[in-house]
Amino acid sequence: MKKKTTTLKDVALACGVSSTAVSLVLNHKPSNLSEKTKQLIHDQALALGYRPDPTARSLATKKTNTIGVLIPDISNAFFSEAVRHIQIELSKYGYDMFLCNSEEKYANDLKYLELLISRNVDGLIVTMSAESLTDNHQASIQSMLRDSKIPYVLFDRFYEGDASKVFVDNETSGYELTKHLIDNGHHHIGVITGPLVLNSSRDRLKGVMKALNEAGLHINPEHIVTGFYDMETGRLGGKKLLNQVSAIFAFNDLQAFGVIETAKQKGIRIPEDVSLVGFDDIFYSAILETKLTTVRQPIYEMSQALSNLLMKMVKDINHHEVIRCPAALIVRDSVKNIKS
Amino acid sequence: MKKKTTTLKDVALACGVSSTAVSLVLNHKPSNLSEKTKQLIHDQALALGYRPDPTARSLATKKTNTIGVLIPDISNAFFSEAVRHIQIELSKYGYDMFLCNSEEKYANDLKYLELLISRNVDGLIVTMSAESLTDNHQASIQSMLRDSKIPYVLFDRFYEGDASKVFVDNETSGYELTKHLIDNGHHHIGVITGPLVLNSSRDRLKGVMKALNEAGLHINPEHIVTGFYDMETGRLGGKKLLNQVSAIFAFNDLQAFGVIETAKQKGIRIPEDVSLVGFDDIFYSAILETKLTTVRQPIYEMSQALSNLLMKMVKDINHHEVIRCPAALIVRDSVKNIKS
DNA sequence: TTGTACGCGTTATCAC
DNA sequence: GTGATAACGCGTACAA
Repeated sequence: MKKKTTTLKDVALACGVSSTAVSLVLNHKPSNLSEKTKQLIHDQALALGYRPDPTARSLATKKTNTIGVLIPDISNAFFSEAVRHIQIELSKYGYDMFLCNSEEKYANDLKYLELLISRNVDGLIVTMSAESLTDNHQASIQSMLRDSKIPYVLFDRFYEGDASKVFVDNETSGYELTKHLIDNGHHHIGVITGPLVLNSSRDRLKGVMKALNEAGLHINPEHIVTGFYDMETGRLGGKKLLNQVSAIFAFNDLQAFGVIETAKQKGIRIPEDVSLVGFDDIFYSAILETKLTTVRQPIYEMSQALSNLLMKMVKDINHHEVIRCPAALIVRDSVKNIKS
Repeated sequence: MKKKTTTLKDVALACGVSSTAVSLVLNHKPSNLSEKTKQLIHDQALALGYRPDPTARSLATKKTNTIGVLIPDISNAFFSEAVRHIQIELSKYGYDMFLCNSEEKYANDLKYLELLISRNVDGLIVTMSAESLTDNHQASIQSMLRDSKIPYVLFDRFYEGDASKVFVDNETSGYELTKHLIDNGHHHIGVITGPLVLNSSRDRLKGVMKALNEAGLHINPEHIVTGFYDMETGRLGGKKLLNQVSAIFAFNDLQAFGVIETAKQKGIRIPEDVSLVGFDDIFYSAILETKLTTVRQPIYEMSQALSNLLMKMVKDINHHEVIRCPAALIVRDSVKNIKS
């Protein structure tokens, strides 16, 4: 009833060679052993069911074959989908994933980052909580990451600086969505944003402004309502904006849902009375009564880029890259052409 | 520019004591050192920023402080929510989580289980893919788990046998939901199930039958449509069942959405023309046009039970437990009382 | 009571 | 070219 773990020495003994030889052969390192011996070693290793102990290997190599992933909320569909792809990609490289949730809390970012670093992960994929992107918190996270000497790439949200990052082209998408509204004759546009500490919200807003400027249009500052990326903010935005504008640009689909709910309560129809666009293209947006026009983030491509980039950085600590991914405009039924 | 890792010896040296002493003190093991020395050690450890190397510790203790979590699909809201809570709970015990997705594939179950086991995780939380619960695959997974000698607990889905498991009381919930329908005057009920290899579907069906029997009712076998836990199955079920029955019990909310879509296409109103209940209470069910009556799985409680149980098993390999969690009936607007 | 020495399983260094 | 041997950093039995 003993734990019968076959060790390197066992294989060496069975083959009548040194354990060094076994190690070299099994790791496919250049060695000057006869083909015959090599084969013998492989055979014996297989026969004995030898499995290198990853712990011992880590101790010797200083590599854990593990990537730490820190995100704000795994129950958010965007992140769960991303995590899914990241895990699949990483496993192709032989890496496992430690997953942590910050619950959008700065304190948790700190705690889990600390944990992952002390675990000696080989790399880090980080989406900070909104809290951590605040001026007074940013620096500590940033220095923690830098001081760890562990390669890391920022995902989706980031601070200014030269860190590697992967994110969607929020500005262009914001521009395109707004232009789509304008092209459909909408001159009075309301906007519901997320937290402006997030680059995603800031950049989307930049895109909105750019499109407006190009068309010689202006936005009433009161028609920009700022909040969080949730339904409640959408409800609030709806209350302020409905009956004031001909089209609403919600910075994510969840907010758009809130607008829809409020509109229904007020007896305002979409898109007959007011047009609406969202951002993210989450599952439910496509099965809504009036399907939502929105933007789809290329989650799979981003996850792949993320993993590839990190793997490069693991190999070459000096590698550095900033990847901006284009998103796709998904035109559905929530915008009405009011031209003429 | 060297890697400056403070080691146990460094602390010992700084304190002028043996590394044994430091090890004992820092691990809060009983030792007969003077309080003063203990304090000194703690102070020096802090001052030097000493962090025990988890890898070296693992090699010595044969414990990795890591739990492997294998689930079929992290992008499924039920599982992502569960994973979120599991991670939080485990971190309270000082454990990290390796997360793997089988994508509902037997081959991946095998691959990732192998991986997690070879990683020497201290425990395993497993939700098998539907494929793996098939008669010809079940045994290999089961023996793999058993042979690993690693404590594991099955979550949500399971095979017959005496493994530890945590799952929702599907039969009772199926019974309650059906009784709710019957109490509202529905005698012609249609059912849309998931794969019958899953205990969840089998048990829900049992509950349905029990409620029907008690009421002296019968179900037309043609009114039981079997498929997967997805929208498409709901659409199919809708096509077969609508206009045939007065109420439909979809075995999950996603299927219910499919029914709703089909009903809308056919101009059939819910609940005026047909009543509908689902299962799971996913986020969207509460923001639907007509909010769905369904059952809420106690995800948080289950995740907590899961983690607690596994921790017990890690401490005592002989510990064994089967936990069936009661779910809550969520009555909303999708069932019409047609009595009288 | 304190400290020494060895084991954990692997990789890597260096004499031969 | 090959094979002892020393790390890697921590825990622990055992000797002093």
